[in-house]
Amino acid sequence: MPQTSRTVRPSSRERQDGLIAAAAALFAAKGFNGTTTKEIAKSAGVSEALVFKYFPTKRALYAAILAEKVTVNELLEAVEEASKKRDDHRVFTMIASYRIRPNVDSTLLRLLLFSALEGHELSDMFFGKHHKVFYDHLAAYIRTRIEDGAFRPVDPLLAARAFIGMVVHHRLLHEIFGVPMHQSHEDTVSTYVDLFLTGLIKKPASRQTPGRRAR
Amino acid sequence: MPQTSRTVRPSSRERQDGLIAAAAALFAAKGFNGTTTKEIAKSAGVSEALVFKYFPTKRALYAAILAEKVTVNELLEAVEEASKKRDDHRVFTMIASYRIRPNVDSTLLRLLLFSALEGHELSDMFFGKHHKVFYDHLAAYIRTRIEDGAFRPVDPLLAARAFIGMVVHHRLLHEIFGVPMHQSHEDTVSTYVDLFLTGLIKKPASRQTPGRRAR
DNA sequence: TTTGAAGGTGAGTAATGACTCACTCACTGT
DNA sequence: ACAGTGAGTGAGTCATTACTCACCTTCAAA
Repeated sequence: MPQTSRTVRPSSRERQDGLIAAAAALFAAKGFNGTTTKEIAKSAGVSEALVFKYFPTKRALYAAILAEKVTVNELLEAVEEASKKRDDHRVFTMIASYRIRPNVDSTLLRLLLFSALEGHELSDMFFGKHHKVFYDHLAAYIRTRIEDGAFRPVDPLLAARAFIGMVVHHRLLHEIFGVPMHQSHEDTVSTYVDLFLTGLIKKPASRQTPGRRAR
Repeated sequence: MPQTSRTVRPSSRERQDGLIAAAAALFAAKGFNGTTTKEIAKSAGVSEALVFKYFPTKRALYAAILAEKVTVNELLEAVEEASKKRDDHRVFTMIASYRIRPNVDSTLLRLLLFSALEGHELSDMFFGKHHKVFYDHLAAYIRTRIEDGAFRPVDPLLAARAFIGMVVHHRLLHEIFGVPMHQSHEDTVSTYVDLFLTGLIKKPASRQTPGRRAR
C-alpha cells in the first residue's frame, strides 16, 4: 500500500503544539506537580519518550506553555478606540465583558493561579501579559478622566485594581470555587459597571439623571 | 540521670497540633502534591513514621488542616453591631480592613486557593467558612439598606461580591502575585470603601456634599 | 520490680516519578 | 537501490514517595 492516508505524520511543529495543548490542559487541571509526563504523553497520543525529544525537561514544557499563551491585543485596541471618545461606560463594559464571558475556558486562569502559587519563574511574565496590561490601561484611562474633571480624584491605580478586582473575583468564584451565577452575564457586567462608575463620576453640583451620563 | 528536663515529651494532642502547623505551612507554600511527608516530619522535628501514627494518610493530614482552620467569628459580631446602627461606612470598613491588614500571613489564602485548584473534597467547606460567611453577611446588610431606601436597588449578592472582590483581589495581587502596594493599608481601605459606597448610596434628589454622608 | 501503654524510630518496601537509550520505521534525494 | 534523516518507541534506570513494621524508651500504676 502506498501510504496510510488516514493519519499523515504530523510535523515537528504540529507535534510540539499538540504536546503544549495537551500539557496545558493537564497542568491547568492538576497543577505542575499533580501532572505526570506519562499522562501528558498519553493525552497527546504519543510515547512518553517523545515528550522528552521535544522538551528536555518537564519544566521546560511548562515554561513553553506559559511563554506561548500570549494573546489579548485585539481587545486593547478596541478599548483604545473607546478611550479616545471618552466613552466611560463602553470602556468599562468592554473590559468587564471580556473577562465575564459565556464560554471562556478556565484554563488560563487556572494556569495563572497555579504558576503563581507554585512560584514558577515565568509566572511574573505570565501575569504581566494577562493581567497587568488590563489594569495599566484602565489606570491610565482613569487618570485621564480625572484630569478631564470627569472623575473624582482617586488613586487611579487603586481604582483600576478595584474594578478589575470585582470582575476577576467574580470569575474566581465561578470558575475555581464553583459558585453558581444567578444572573446573566450581561446583567452581571452592567451591575458592576454601573456600581463602579456611579462611585467614580463626579456630579456636576446639582442635577443628576439616573440613566447613563457620559462626556 | 532522672529526666532530660530540656524537652518534656509533648502529649499526643500537642504533637498533632505541631504536625498540623508544620504541614499547613508547607502545603500553603508548595501545595499538596509539592510537599512530601518527609519534609513535614523534618519541619515538625519528628521521624516520618510518627506522622503516620497520627494521621493514617497524607490526605487525612491535609483534611485535618482544612477542618481545623475555622475562625473569624469575633469580627462578625462586631460587624453585626455596626449593622444594627446602620453605620454603612463602618460596616464596609471593618470588613475591608479585616482582610487588608498589615500582618496577615498568607497561609490561609494560599491554602484556600490550593485546595480549590487541586479540587480537594474539603475545599468547599473551607471556602464556606472563610469567604462565604463574609459575603452572605454583607449581602444581607445591603438588602436591608435597600429596603431602608438608603441604597440604590441593586442585586445585593452581586454588590456584596463586588465589594469583597475588590478587597480579595487586592490581597491576591499583593500576597500571591507579589505586586507591591504603593499606599498605606488605611488609605487603600478607605479608597475602596469610599468608591463603593458612593456608587451604592442613593442620592436624595439634589444637594450633594463631597465628604462622607450617612443616613 | 514488673508491666504495659503511649510516644517514638531506623530501616525497610512497593510503586511511581522523571528521564535515557538503543533501536525501528517511513520517507526522500541521489 | 539505498544511505540518510527525522519521527517515534519499548524497555529500561535510578531517585523519590507514601506508607509499614519490628523494635526501642520512658514512666506511672500495680
